[in-house]
Amino acid sequence: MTETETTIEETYQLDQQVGFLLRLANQRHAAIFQDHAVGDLTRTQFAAIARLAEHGRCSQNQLGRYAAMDIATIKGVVDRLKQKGLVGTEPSQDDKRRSLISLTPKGEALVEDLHRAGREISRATLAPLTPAEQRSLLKLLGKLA
Amino acid sequence: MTETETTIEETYQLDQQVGFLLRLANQRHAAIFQDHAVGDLTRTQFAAIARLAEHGRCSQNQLGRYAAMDIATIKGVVDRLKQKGLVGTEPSQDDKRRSLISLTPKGEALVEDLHRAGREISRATLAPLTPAEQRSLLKLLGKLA
DNA sequence: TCCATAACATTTGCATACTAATGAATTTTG
DNA sequence: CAAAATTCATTAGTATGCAAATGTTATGGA
Repeated sequence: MTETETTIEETYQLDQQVGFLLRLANQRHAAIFQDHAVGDLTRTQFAAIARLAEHGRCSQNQLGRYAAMDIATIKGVVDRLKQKGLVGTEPSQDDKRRSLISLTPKGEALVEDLHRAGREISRATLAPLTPAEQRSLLKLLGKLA
Repeated sequence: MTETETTIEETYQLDQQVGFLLRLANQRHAAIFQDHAVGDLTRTQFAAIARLAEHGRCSQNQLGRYAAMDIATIKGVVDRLKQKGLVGTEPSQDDKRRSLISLTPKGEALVEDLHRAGREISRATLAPLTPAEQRSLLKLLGKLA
């Protein structure tokens, strides 16, 4: 290895760090999401609704886990979805600590649109890659988790 | 394609969406960053300092661009770094609109540690992947941006 | 049966992250 | 040369994102 190669290898480059690249990818995804937003839902609200559609009624704590959100975060997301009339909450019958969350009819009505938009958002996000690269990226990201 | 395959293909799965996977990867990176934090810097503060070390003194607007941050966001990050005594600001001589940001000696003193930690954080983040997969992931993420 | 531990949700506090509006300063255009 | 357009930074507002503390409830062990 020549001195030049050593120097290049040792120079810290933020642009090449996985964290920085993840951030850029995330920002681009956010922008694309904005272009295809259904209603005026945010990315996290979208994820919460998608999980409720998939799992049905569940506790707030469970929903947070399904949607990869901290318990304080999911509290806020559920509050805002309640304000939008898209989810409802009720106390659990067999565990007074629990709050059960479910989609309202209004929320249910959005699900198909959200799925359609979700597919389009993913398609647009991955557009710079070939199909093989797209599969590879999803696989590698999945392996990181 | 059989009906089963069609059904699986058409069922919307949040787990397989690139946005969701990016979120998970980001969260994991955040947790690893926390384990290796230098001082009590956050990921965005780290990025800002790394960019200042790389580019030298620049305007706040420019620093935001270098670090992939919104102008309102970089304002807050610079404020907090000033509070920590790691950066200083001065008005530009030739453009009164501009504020020039640079590292203080205290900030400079951190840079080597930050680079070392940065490498370790990236290494740990990519650890689940083989070296070839790591290169592939970085390349694909770079292609998405 | 009672106490310690754990679970669930809420609250507080701090740090982003971004849009939009605003004012000051600079640049461009007629 | 003056007005229009653009740039830079600040501010306000909203939405996360997470750690830590807190109170209530449930569970497990002695």
